[in-house]
Amino acid sequence: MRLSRYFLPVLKENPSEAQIASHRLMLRAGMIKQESAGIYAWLPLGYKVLRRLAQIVHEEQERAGHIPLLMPTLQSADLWRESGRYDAYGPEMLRFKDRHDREMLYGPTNEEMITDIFRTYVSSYKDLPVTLYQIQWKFRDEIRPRFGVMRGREFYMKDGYNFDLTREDALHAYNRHMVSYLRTYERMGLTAIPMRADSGPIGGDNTHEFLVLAQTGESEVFYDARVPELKLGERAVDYDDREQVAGICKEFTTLYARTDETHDVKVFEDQVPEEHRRVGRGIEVGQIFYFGTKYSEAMGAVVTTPDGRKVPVEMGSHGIGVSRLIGALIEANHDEKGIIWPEGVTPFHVGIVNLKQGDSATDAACDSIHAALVAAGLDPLYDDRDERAGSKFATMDLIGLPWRITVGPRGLANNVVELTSRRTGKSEEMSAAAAVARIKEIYAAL
RNA sequence: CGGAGCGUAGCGCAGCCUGGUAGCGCACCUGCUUCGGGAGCAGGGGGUCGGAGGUUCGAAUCCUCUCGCUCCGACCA
Repeated sequence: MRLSRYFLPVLKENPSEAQIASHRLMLRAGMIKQESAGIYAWLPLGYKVLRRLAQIVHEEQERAGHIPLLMPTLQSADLWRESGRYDAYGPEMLRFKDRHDREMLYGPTNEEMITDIFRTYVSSYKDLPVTLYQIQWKFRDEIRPRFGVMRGREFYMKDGYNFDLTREDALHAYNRHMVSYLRTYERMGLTAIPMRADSGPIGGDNTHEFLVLAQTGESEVFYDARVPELKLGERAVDYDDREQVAGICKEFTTLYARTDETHDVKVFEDQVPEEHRRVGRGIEVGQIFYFGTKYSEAMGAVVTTPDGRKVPVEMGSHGIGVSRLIGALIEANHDEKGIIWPEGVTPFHVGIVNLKQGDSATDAACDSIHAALVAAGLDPLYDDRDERAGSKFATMDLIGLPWRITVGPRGLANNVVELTSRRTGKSEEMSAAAAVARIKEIYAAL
């Protein structure tokens, strides 16, 4: 992509409404524009990251055997009356009437609707297990939205629902979600720690939240310093292997890690050696629940068992806050100059800075680097504007592409360009071909 | 919803207290110079001062109402 043809409205000055780094940087980098309190337009650069995160979530969910579908954002109040949540859910549920005076709502979550879909089509144990998920916009009319997309009213979320015959099956689904989530966050370059949590309005007795450690997190967290060191890494996971999946969950949830909601000072001090005790803040980026038959009983989602009985299905629901993840990613990856994207989620793989636009040699070198990267299946952003070097560097630093290839007449005289890491700031001179090869290598490893 | 603030050009702000026909920086347009870390000079365009009502000869400025946004708190993925 040539920057001169792209739409990237970067701001030189800090918008006054932004209080935290991620919000400020997303506005300055031209990723989002606020349209109402807690409601944002996703500008091209932000939308690119959002789609990238959604893609990773999709890949990891499908890898775990979960099946994507898409439900409407608008729901009928009747469904919610069946579960009893129409009244139980507070004013953060946005309610309205259509022209026929029918009561509607903008979905804050979809347990009722998915249960309705399930009960319409499934009546035999033979069709179980099944886990369905979607990535869709949700709305919660927060009293006080803040921190940009981290605490918006409208948000993009992956929500998945498992339907199983037995509690054991449902707990396997729970474990499968935990592992697939760990893998998802790792691919995004994040360390998200599963912590025992409260179930809140969804209900249920088995639940973990996934927290990304960050100064600006909304929750206080207490954990064993060895937990953030745990990595799934490259190990092969067979999601049908219950023992393996359960083993991984145990590995990640045995050491102490809790939010302030469930924190127990006594247990913390008993279980965690003093030198490993940590208190910090975290951003919640996902939560998994096992809640059994809460909805299936209320809504008549039953299946016939092999011996002819009818039993309500065992369920759980599992969410990843996709839009909020962008805020969490930036909170965890930025410096005073701007964002620093992990390679796994960057909107463009590499930036190309032409230091002397209009100079035939640098123009030609940039064109050929750009073409070579595109031919390799990569997505470079070529700053071909007639701007001064300083301005181009500042823009690249702000939008945070992990790699930058700088092309100027001075280097070209020696047949070299400069490859710079955004994270370390370190530069290396090499031939254009070598720089392209290096970028290919970096992304091939992902 | 309780408390506190803010709405003046695309962005950041001054002007308001003490009414007199709207200003600064950045951005934008033109020209010249400059050109490896957000350039310099010169010229230029752009605002019914959030909206409605009122007071006044005269309102960005004073009064009333209203809408929007931000911050602190309770609430939340």
